[in-house]
Amino acid sequence: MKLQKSSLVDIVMDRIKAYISENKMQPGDKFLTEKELTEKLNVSRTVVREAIISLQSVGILTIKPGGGMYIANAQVEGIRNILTHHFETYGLKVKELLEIRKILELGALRLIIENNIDVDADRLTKLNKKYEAGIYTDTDMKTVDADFHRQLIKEANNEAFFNLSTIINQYFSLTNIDLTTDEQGLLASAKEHQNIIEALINKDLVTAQDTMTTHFKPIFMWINQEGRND
Amino acid sequence: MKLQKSSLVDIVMDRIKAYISENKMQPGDKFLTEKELTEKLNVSRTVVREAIISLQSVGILTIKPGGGMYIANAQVEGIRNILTHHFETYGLKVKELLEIRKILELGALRLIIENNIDVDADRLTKLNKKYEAGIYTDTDMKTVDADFHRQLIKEANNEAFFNLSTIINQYFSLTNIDLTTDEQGLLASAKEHQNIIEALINKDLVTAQDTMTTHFKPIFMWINQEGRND
DNA sequence: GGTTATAATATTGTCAGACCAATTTTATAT
DNA sequence: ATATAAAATTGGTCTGACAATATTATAACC
Repeated sequence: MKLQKSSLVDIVMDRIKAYISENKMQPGDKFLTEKELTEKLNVSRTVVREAIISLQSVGILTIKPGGGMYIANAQVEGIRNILTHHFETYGLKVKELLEIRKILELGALRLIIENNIDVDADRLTKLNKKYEAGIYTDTDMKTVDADFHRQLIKEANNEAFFNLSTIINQYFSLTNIDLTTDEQGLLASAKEHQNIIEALINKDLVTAQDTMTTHFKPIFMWINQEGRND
Repeated sequence: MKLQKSSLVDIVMDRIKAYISENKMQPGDKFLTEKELTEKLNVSRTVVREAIISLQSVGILTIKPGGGMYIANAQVEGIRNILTHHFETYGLKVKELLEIRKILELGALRLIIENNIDVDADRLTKLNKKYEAGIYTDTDMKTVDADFHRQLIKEANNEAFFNLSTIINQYFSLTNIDLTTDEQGLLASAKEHQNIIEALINKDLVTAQDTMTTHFKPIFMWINQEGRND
């Protein structure tokens, strides 16, 4: 365990974070000004600025030029930026990510059923109808499909889980997976969507997960077939 | 969608990230110096410094005072810091996190079996033996248990998944869940560990997942019983 | 020649002051 | 009371300086 002497900037960052915690500041709240921070912390404006800009880049503060600083409300954004860079630099194994997505979606189904949650079947069905209709019109199928799955995960009623899935999906959207399936494949997907809804209504975990597994199968085949590893 | 005018610092951050990507720099590689960056990008040292310190805080660069800058190797650290702050400020629903952990571990089991992976049973058994031995000695059971589960997830052979789980577990370790179970409960856990190993060897997904579900049951009960929601 | 101690250099850390740009607040006029 | 203009506040960028630390070059020694 290496504990190198912390720089002033690090100390100031910690103190600012502590201040936010201690005062229970909420997203959107107005924060102190640079001047107030320099006086309160007894450091130069340079140090304060390097600290607050770092805090902005990790999604803790929002800086409005001329208008002060505020507690940021999008905690997800900072993480997304990190993942995005990591993806662009080191590449990303699409298969690994796809496996994670599958795990999360299967997990959502399990949560819903094990916690005996009554899903909003109407809403899910409506989203799937949109998906169906999109097959015959000029629609971005990727988006309507994502909407359905997003709602599915939301039904699990676990905010942290939902946020995690959101990040993964955004990360996933960076990869250029081309899912231009034929009409038949898309219709099959729509049917699978509907079957999943019904399985959830019937609290039938096995059927729900099996159907979801089937739903994922084509894209896994696509990946394996062309030997895409990154 | 608000796209505010990017500050110079943001631009410089992007250009630095792009430089890292384009040159395919790897963790540990020596990066440019502040001086080189100011000359190459034609901005003041102030801007460069605010940019690189931000990049350090998100875990992309490592700055060694007096010794230059390097490509960071701990991609997880930046995310962990964000989550830690989020936890300290907004609290965290233990139950939600626990559900995520369960989902991930069940997912690991599925990955191992569906991908027909032969787990390193010896290694897992050895870790579990350590767990067993720890019951009767002065050992931090939390750590030895974590070691076992960590290895389990590693066996799934999905690096992105492993990293994700690591983050969740570190986040999880922030909560003070006290699992001081009695000797009988710990012995049962050890037995469950062993049963999971055997189920993996036999490629029996249902048994593996059922056992894991049982393994999680006590802690879920502990949470529900005392009505802990945060 | 190789090793070690020392000095010189390079690099990051912090500070101070200045000026610009954007925003907010205050004063003024209608 | 409202609209406009002026002033003050606040963040954005630049320059120059010096300190602290790490690296490199040099000198001395065996």
